[in-house]
Amino acid sequence: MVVKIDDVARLAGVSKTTVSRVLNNRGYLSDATIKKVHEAMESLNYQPNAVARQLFKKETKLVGLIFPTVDNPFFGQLVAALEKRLFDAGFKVLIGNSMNDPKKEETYLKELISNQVDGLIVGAQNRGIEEYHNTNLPVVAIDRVMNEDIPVIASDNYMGGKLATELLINSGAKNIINTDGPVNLETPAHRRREAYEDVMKEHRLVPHTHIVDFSWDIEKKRSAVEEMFVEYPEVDGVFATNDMDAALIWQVATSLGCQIPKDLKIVGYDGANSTRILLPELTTIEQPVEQMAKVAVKTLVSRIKGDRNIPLEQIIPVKVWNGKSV
Amino acid sequence: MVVKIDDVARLAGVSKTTVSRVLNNRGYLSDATIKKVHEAMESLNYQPNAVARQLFKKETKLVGLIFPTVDNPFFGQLVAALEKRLFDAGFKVLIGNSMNDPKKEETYLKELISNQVDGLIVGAQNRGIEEYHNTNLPVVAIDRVMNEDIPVIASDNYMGGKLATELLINSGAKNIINTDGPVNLETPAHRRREAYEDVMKEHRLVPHTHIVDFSWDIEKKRSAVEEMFVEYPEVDGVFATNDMDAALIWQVATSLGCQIPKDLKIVGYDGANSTRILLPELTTIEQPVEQMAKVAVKTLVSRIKGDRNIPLEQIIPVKVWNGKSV
DNA sequence: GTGAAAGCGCTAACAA
DNA sequence: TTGTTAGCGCTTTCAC
Repeated sequence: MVVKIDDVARLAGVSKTTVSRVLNNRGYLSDATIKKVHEAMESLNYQPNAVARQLFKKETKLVGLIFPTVDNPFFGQLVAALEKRLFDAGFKVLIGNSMNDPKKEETYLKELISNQVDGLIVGAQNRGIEEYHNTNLPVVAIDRVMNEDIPVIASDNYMGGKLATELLINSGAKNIINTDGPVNLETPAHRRREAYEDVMKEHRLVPHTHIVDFSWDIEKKRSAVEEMFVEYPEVDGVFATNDMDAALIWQVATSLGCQIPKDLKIVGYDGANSTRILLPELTTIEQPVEQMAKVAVKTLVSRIKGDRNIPLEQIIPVKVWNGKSV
Repeated sequence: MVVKIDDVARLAGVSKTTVSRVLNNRGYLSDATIKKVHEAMESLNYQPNAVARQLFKKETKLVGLIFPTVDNPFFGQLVAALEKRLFDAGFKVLIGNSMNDPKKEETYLKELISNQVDGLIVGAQNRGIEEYHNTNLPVVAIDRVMNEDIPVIASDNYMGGKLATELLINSGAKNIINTDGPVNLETPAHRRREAYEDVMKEHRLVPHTHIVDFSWDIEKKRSAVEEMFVEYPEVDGVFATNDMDAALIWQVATSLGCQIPKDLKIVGYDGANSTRILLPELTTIEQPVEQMAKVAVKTLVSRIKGDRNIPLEQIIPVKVWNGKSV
């Protein structure tokens, strides 16, 4: 049998109210009582039932995280960073990998709400899910536009796109392709592409975007990349919207006899921890993951505390990771 | 105000028992009632409170995952795979990144128990935490020995170590170093080293293990690797106990003017999805992550259902990923 | 300083 | 086929 507050009370010879008081240390308690109760808890190895407490308090100290998948260097690092900050702030993490499946995202959303999470941090791909609106649950979005009153934390995507494109142009590339997901997703990440197009035009170069969807499996992505080289044989520079795509492009290019960076220059985006260890040669735009996590958690916690005076958009500067691919 | 079962009952003109019945569809219900209740739920946008249900049922449909960190290709993929299988089995995931901190692991363990998780899947580094023993909570360990009655799922570490070492020897390496974490951790992963030592001795070669602790930060690891090359200047082969270490060794070797695989042959371990995309040239032993996740979840679910007839050790075969580093 | 009692939102005997 | 009632383990008001 699991030991509960009554058992402790009985053993300590007090009422359960008193045990609850020492548990939460509030109200007047004599030192003797406190000691007795602590001893009883020790000897019974008592662990309070958080669920019962949650039901009463209407507060779970649980935060839901909805992201595409932690099987990705960027999201893995981001989720780890969020988890760390949330832990320090006293929250546990319920995770939902949406796998870019709107159905799964919606299910998760409903279940997390049903589980009474105190807040949500969302970086999944799919907008337009009704539940995000029909709730006054505190929500923070990372690099996603959810709706008008949900605060967004993002890296400086425009600056990142600009830096990447300039890096390519300055190293002599002229026929530069950008890879990106489909535009129908309204994400701040598309500002990378906007910047790319602006910079290209500034330099009187023609921008081309080739679609590589984040949710495709590896083989589908690989053929999209192969297609890209067929469609644009004159390509001498690529700005990939994430490092996994960049790595794939690198591989395909190499298999086609291209030398990097002599024949083809590549700049990626994300610069996650494990990417920088596994493929440090890739020049990339490093997202400030730790900083984003810090700001996201801070923002969410303020919202949970009832602060209504929260900036709707917080943009965090990026920096360049100098590899050897430009 | 949040809508609860009473509100639905009132609107539908029935008792809350009836609403509860249609919610869980059990017992006899007339079609008319079912319809009325569903309509009331719809129009009020009712979401049942899972916490209240959990308190009553003493079942949360929550599983805790305790792993070092999802900011790592292997653990990221493993956690994603576990989450997927658990979701399909009707469980949500509470995550705890122990960061190899025994204190944090213990705190998580206590809080997950307090949150009444139905089960635990553990792949953290630290054994000897008392709570794992003082509980009859269903627990499954991945690649870790917890205690005598906790089932362990592991890849075939011995075979992996054997394959790796043979790969190096067959490609002509003679002075082969193995990197591993400290031995004081009693993990099945050390069988990789045992196999390495056995195979080396079989070939009348001298085994040497160089310690690279998983929990060190990247700079500390890097200097450990640099030290390795100083200590063993004649090294011509390395069997690294994980791919991140292998990548680091590759980098340091290259910076020292070594050519891979001509001057130095490297075999890693793990072969996670993102590693194979970012660094496909690395020859490595691929852990059957999906399979391990599948078996782990299946085992946990049987335990949760009360099955006591569970194999204590389940070993899953590995395979070689042929890169270009041997 | 401490305890009795009510109630958080739900489910399940038991009755009807 | 449906409703009444008790209770899951905890916290908190109110009384003493």
